Amino acid sequence: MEYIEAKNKFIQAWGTLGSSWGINKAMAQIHALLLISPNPLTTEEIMEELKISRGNANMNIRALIDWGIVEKEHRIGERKEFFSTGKDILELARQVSKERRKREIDPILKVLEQIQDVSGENEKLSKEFKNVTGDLRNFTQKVDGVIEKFSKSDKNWFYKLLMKL
Amino acid sequence: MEYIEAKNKFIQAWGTLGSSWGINKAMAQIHALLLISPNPLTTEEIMEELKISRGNANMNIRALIDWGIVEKEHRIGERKEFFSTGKDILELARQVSKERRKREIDPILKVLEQIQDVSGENEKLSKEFKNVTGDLRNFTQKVDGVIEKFSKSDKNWFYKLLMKL
DNA sequence: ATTAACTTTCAATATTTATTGAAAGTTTAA
DNA sequence: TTAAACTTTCAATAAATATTGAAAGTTAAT
Repeated sequence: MEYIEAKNKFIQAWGTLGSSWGINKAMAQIHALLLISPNPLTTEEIMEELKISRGNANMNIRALIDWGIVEKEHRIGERKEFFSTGKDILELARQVSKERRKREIDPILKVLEQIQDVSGENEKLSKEFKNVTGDLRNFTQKVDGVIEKFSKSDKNWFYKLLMKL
Repeated sequence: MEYIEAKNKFIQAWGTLGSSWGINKAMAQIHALLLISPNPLTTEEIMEELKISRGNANMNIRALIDWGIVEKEHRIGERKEFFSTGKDILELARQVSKERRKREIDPILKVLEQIQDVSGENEKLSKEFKNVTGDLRNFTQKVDGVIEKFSKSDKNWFYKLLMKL
């Protein structure tokens, strides 16, 4: 397969995967592009390569920086900013899971805790409700623990875990 | 907190969580409702409770059945179908991860394999490309293995894993 | 075979989310 | 300090996604 074709296929696929995981297409595609690029790219180059507008490129680059998976680089004598992403996939996975934990697991745990002390005239309903939300909270906390461990771990932790399985 | 309030809060929160995980709001809310309901519900009851249309309810109930996390029940002498979902959270997590593995991990692995034999005049680009996509494939396969093991495992597997950590 | 009770479908519509591009803001070399 | 080179913002617009509801389809008791 030709390089250009392979590259486009990859960017495309990564974008699609991103979409079904709550990462928007442009963001996932910018990330894909930076992943396979051997050198840092400017906003201009990213716009050009992905055929997206300046605003779109800018916003999503900033989002990726926010997520801690893209870094900017200044070069002396150059006004432009150059962007790159780490090529260590495990590190990337750690950053992403850390981010999602904060944004998604924390809020749902908060709700599950809030609703734990439900009271109602209907005994059966209240009991069922407490059972289910309690289980859910328990499970979520456990998963949360694993993700936290993963996102804070040294590089080998996950591989060691995989080896055990 | 009153039962009604707690229930609505839960359905709401579960819907929001679903949205950021590629499960649409109605689908997640129907699931939440069935989770906390002590008895199976009809389409009618679901529509009423969540204030959604017949078509919407029907389509999402079918999707949940497709995903293997909701079951229908016929009752003799009754024309209506009753729906329920298992209350075992771990089992639910297994079903969901199985489904997503099939729908999302398989396709991306396929692409990563396809593009592995890239050829191009530019040595540096091709090499970087192969490195990154190769790593990605490797990592994805490992994660895939874990998810598969999880989704096929007996109930205790995951708890045992958690205990180890 | 009929029909009432239900389920499914799908084109129209509404809602949500992403994208654009032009204007405003900022930085830095001279 | 200026002004060219760049970055950021955001209201308008487009695109994607979800929802409705009415009509068509199906089923099962009589």
